Amino acid sequence: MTPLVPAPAERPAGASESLAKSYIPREHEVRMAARWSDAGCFHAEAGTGRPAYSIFIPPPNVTAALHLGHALNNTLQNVLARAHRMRGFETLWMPGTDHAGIATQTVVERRLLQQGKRRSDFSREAFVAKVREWKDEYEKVILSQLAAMGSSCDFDRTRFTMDPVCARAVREAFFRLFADGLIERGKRLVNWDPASQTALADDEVEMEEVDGHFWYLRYPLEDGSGHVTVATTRPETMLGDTAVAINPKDPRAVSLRGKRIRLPIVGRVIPIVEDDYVVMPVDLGGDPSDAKAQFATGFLKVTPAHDPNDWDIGQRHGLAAINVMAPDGSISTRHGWDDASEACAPFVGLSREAARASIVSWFNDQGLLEAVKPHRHSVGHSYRSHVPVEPYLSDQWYVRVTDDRLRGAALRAMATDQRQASDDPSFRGASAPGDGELRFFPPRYARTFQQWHEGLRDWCISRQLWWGHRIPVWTRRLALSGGETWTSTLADAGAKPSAGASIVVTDAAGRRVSTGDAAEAGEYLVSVCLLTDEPAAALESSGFTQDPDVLDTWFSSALWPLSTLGWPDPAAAGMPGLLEEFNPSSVLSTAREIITLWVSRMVMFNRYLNAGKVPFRHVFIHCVVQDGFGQKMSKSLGNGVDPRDIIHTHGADALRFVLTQISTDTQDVRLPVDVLDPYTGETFVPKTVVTDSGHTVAAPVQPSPKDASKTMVTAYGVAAGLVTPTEQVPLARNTSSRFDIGRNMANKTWNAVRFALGSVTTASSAVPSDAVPQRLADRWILSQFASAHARVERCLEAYDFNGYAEALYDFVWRDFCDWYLEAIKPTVRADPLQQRVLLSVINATLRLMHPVMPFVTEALWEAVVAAGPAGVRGLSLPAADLLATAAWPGPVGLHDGEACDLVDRSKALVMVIRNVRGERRVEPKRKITLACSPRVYELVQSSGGLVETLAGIDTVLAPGADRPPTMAPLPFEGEEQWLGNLADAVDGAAERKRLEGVVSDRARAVSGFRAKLDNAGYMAKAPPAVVAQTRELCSKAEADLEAAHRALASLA
RNA sequence: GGGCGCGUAGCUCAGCGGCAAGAGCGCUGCUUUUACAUAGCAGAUGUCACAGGUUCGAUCCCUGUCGCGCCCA
Repeated sequence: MTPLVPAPAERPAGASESLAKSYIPREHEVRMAARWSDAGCFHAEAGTGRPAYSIFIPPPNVTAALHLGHALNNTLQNVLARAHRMRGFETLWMPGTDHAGIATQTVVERRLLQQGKRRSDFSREAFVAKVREWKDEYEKVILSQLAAMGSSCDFDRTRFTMDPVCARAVREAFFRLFADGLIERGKRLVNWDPASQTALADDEVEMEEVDGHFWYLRYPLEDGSGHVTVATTRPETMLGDTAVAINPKDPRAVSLRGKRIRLPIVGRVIPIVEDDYVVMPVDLGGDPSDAKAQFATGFLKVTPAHDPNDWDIGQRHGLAAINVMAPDGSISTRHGWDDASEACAPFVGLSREAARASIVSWFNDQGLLEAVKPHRHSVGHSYRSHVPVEPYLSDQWYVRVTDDRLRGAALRAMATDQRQASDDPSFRGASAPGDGELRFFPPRYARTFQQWHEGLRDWCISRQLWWGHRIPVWTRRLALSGGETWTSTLADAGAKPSAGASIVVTDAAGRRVSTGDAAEAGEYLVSVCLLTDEPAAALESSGFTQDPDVLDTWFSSALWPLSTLGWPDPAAAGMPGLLEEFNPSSVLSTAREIITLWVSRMVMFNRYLNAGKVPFRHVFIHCVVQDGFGQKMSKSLGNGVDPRDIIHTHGADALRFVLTQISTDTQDVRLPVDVLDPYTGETFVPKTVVTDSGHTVAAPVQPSPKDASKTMVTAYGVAAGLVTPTEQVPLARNTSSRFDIGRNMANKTWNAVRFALGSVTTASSAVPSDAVPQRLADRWILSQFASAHARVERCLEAYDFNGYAEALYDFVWRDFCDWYLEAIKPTVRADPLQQRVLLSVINATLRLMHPVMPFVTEALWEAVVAAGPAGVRGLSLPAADLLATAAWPGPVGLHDGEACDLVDRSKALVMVIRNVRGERRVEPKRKITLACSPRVYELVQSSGGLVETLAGIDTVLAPGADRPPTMAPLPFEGEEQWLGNLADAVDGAAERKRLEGVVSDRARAVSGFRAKLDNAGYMAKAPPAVVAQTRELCSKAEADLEAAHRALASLA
């Protein structure tokens, strides 16, 4: 159970005496954030002379507030940014937001719909203003969330993908790509979202398995000599059929050659064409392992305007493409279908779903429906509106990313050792600047990147939306009778070429026309791409109109590492030198699916537009946070955890520590989602139900665990529209008890420092900074700190965030709190040198922790600095007002093998003594007596009181001293030690039982080692060091065993 | 269909050719001892999915099987 954080008492933390008994995040977080902000310590500049480190935030969509996935990614970026800032890098973490074209327009349209309004009720400008209001609202929310998480972004440089600086970059990039022939317009099949009524890029289409059918339709031959049967999953498209195809290898092909089909309903007479693409049925020689061959008839209806494969067939055979649908997906004769017969009338105007049913029923009524077979297949759906995508013929703009200047450059950017063997021609040829500089972490994702590019297709960038960067191209149609010179024709039409105007002329078929020649008779389209808007008015008065479409959101995102630095003219944008300093950036941290959507495009654009440079040297792909059942967190399942709630209940550092800790590179992570009882503030595991879609979700209504008469509703219930929260039945927020460990970690740190500062006196200030600690515990903790530091360094290099968090936990909690602090309690108050060590380790540890837990460490820093100077020989700790900009510790020569050996042995001794105390139920306060063998006596002596303090011993008897007969024998390191005063009376039976346990345990170990050492193969082939180690372990175990036997015998 | 990953304690996850397999949470005892009960000490719990193979030695490498997930088509 997680209790709510109690209401805060107003008491600022300052000097050590005033540190509160526990860490209450909300008392410090806002104040610390303000200190960072006031100090401007996250602001980066060019030309400081420090090495540059930069990260571009993947700009969150302004569609909604940040979720846990954002919190994860931002935490990891923040860890990197803060660590590098402390390590002396000029660190730029560039923040900003993305306008998210379709997504944002959709949410705003949905909101308007609730008020009974539509987009078309507004002018374009008025609607865009509405969207901008939404954007302003959520941009504010997002930036405040980033700040609340302690994000060390350079907020002065915050960008938005549609602000003037970014818009300038978009304009410039479009213009250059257009002028270089890498952007072109074309009539092609696009993925059409009939709900949003816009084109989608390939990667905006999600494949979903759906239960459909194969309908077998009979098409009569024109000459009445029979029919062919086609199989289709989309019968409604038959209205646009312009051929039937058969495989030339099909035995029936010969007799059908030259025959034609009279298309039912429409009456259109269409050819039978022969094409290899057609799958033959199994009984006619089709491949039995091909699922399609099981369903195939060998005849394929060809609908070039409504199917990408049919489009290709149409291109090969010169077939017409007849579009029979309106943009909303309904059957229509107004978008390219001009031979509709009267019989078509009943179908015109129907939705594609209704048309499908009507057409099937028409074929059935006419006796032309041969069969219907159920068929499960995958169908593309819009990632935004979730309706099935319609392949649709329309004019769209494309980036020719398949060009070697883009695709090839992206492939060549890959680090050579991360490339898979490939015969792709892109990898041939000489190396250029920037080649081989892109590296993926974990490396397996390089494969994803490579495969994506090897199968790349041109990128459709136009979207039929109002929210976005409008395409800067003005067009005008021209009808020429032939013989005109293009130069004067274009000049007369108002299109004069200039540095800021790039002109392209295309013919009726969309082919680019050379304007060097004289014009031939025909219809032409003149497209003028403008670098700035100034010439637009003149163009428009000459009859040109601007393309109404906007650019795909990813077009501006692809420029993010350039636009945010002021490209193409950083000085004019008020950012002189920034581009040279911070591009390429150090690392991009992002999610898997972004490799294809965004990483690829940034690499292509950055390399093409910025002298071959990669946008980032490293790509780090983080894991995915799922719910406790391995399901994606989503609004509709109500299984998401809001980072704001966790900050409220656990604190930002707790959120950050746990997100860092769960970031492993092997697998995605499950975060069991709990529910916060609004009545008691306690966390409980909700009762679950399984939805129709097979998801496990929290039941819509939950009883309060403490009082079943009170109930609450869950986020799932609300999202599914099953319940509505009321005052009597409130909404229960989601949380996760996984975050408790982070909160505990912050509190543990707080209290460790509180104790330490209470032990430090002014005398420690007089200790010189190159003092050499003498006490074993001090030497040991400094050595352990050096190890922890090295481990953290390694983890940062490898993007091993889990390892970083574990290193902190192990050192702070286990080494420092459990052993060191306990060990020094009897001595520290009287020993200024030990105080100095304590203060130095605290100081250095806060520095090491800060990137992960910035708030609690910064809050403690004030008190630690106030306690006096820190540093001993090997650990230089320059003073700093703010921990956020304090120097990263660099321990030198602190490793102390002898101290570690002694402490390890001492700890082992303490643990076996504690074990006896536990088994014999010795009162915790009771002090016991230890009598040792000479070797162990020496150990205890050199441990400087560590053993006595931690094992609760008040008397250590020297070897040979008189030993009371009531002492209990204890085998350790192969020798008997003796413990006395365990109890007021001796319990022989208990001792015997305990020792018998030791005997059987040691005997098992010995037999294990013996088996190895008796194995000839092992002795012959195992490395000598391993064998030697086994020998040593074996002899120790044997000595322990004998000691245990002797101890048993001595009991009798 | 192509690719990638995962299956280790009740739960969430580390580990990785060589000690008798680890952590946190949870669980069981004991303890409110002047840093911390958001704690301390002690304790219990595992055919490392399954089957073969390589090896002196496999949780780890290879092959296959069975489950689960993701990305791309």
